[in-house]
Amino acid sequence: MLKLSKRQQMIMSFIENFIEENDYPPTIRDIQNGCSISSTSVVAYNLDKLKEGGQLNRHSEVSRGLSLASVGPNSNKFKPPEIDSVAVPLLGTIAAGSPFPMPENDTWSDLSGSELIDLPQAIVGPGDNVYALKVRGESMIDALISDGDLVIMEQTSSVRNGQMAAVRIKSDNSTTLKNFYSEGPRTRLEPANSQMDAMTFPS
Amino acid sequence: MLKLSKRQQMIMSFIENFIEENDYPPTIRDIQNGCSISSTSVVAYNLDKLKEGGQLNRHSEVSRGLSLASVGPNSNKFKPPEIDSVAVPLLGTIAAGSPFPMPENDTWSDLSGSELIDLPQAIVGPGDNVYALKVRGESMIDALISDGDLVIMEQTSSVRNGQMAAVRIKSDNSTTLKNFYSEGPRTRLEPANSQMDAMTFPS
DNA sequence: TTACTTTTAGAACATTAGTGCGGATAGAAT
DNA sequence: ATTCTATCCGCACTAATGTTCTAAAAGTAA
Repeated sequence: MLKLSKRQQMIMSFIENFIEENDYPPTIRDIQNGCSISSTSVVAYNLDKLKEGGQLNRHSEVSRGLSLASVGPNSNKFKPPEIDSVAVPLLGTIAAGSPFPMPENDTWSDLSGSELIDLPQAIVGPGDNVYALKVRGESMIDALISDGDLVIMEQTSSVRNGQMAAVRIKSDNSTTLKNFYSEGPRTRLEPANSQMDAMTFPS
Repeated sequence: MLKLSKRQQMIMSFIENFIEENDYPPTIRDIQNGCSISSTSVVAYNLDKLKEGGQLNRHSEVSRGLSLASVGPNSNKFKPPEIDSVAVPLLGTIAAGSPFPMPENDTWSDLSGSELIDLPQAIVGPGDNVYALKVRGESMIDALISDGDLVIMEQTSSVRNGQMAAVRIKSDNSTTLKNFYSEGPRTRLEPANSQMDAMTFPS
């Protein structure tokens, strides 16, 4: 089963090419001519061998009843790539523009009862506390985040300087997506939009 | 050609299913039985019609010489998606970390003699003066730009506030990728990396 | 070599499977 | 109704195509 004779290899690749060109399998005589074999019986003989070896499917008494056994790692059949998808909760919208009151809970810790969206593992990353928000507003347009975009966020306990973060301003109960800078005594929120000003708050 | 009779539709879907199951096309008599048609000649008749209409490829005198005409918008055959690719010059590397002397020309206006890379139109966008740079350093790690990444840049005459830009500092002949803020009399370059400080310059 | 298995040849044979033709039906247009 | 065109039926015909049998050639192992 493991070793194919020269002739059997030739037959296999001939069948493959034939199907590629015609969209239907060859007859025994097609193979005979294509591989310069002197007798149809020789073709039939090798076809049976290939069938025993599992390389080929064959249906008796059926003209052109051949098909490549497209199984195993040698398959050249198209397979859609497998994507590891991860379900991520879509917790609502976030205002990236002017502060916008969020009709959400006090925090986003309640991850239940929300819509789930499937995202590729490669996008979500290894994080655990990951969730998605739909952006409203153009505040971050210069960071290539536009109205309607979906941002994938990871809940962390600390925000590093310059990192983009969802920041909640308690005074007016709004949440925005800004670049976060802690400058000694103050905290600055910098929108990536030339038409908007930064905001500073006392720490 | 536009309208298929009920029978022709049935024949089409039968052929499709048959090939799906057997990996080879049906005979006229297979179709006859599968579609409860009383005569082979009726099948042949409709097959010819379908061929004229372009739905089907048929090879005379060839048993099972059928194949679905996988052309046009109705094709269910896999086609690799066509991507409009645009050639973009890769002009070298850019230091996104500590200022790093660039062995480049005084400006990047010389777009000739550089390596070209193909990028999807969707990524490059409609811009004209577009080029690519390979990032060195981790300065923008918090903006998801890491060492070795390729940044696609568009040459513009103006930089908006908060926008990411390649900034050239003449005093030490280095170029870096930073967030650009013009604050009245000063210009501040903000790295998106919590371990680095901002730089300010007089305008 | 001898004996045994695998592969090849050639050719007749048996089905499978496409084609063609006279005629029946069914609508549609006149 | 009449005529015309598009379909459908059955059946016979024949080319296309798989199968089988006998025998020879080519390897293989003792």
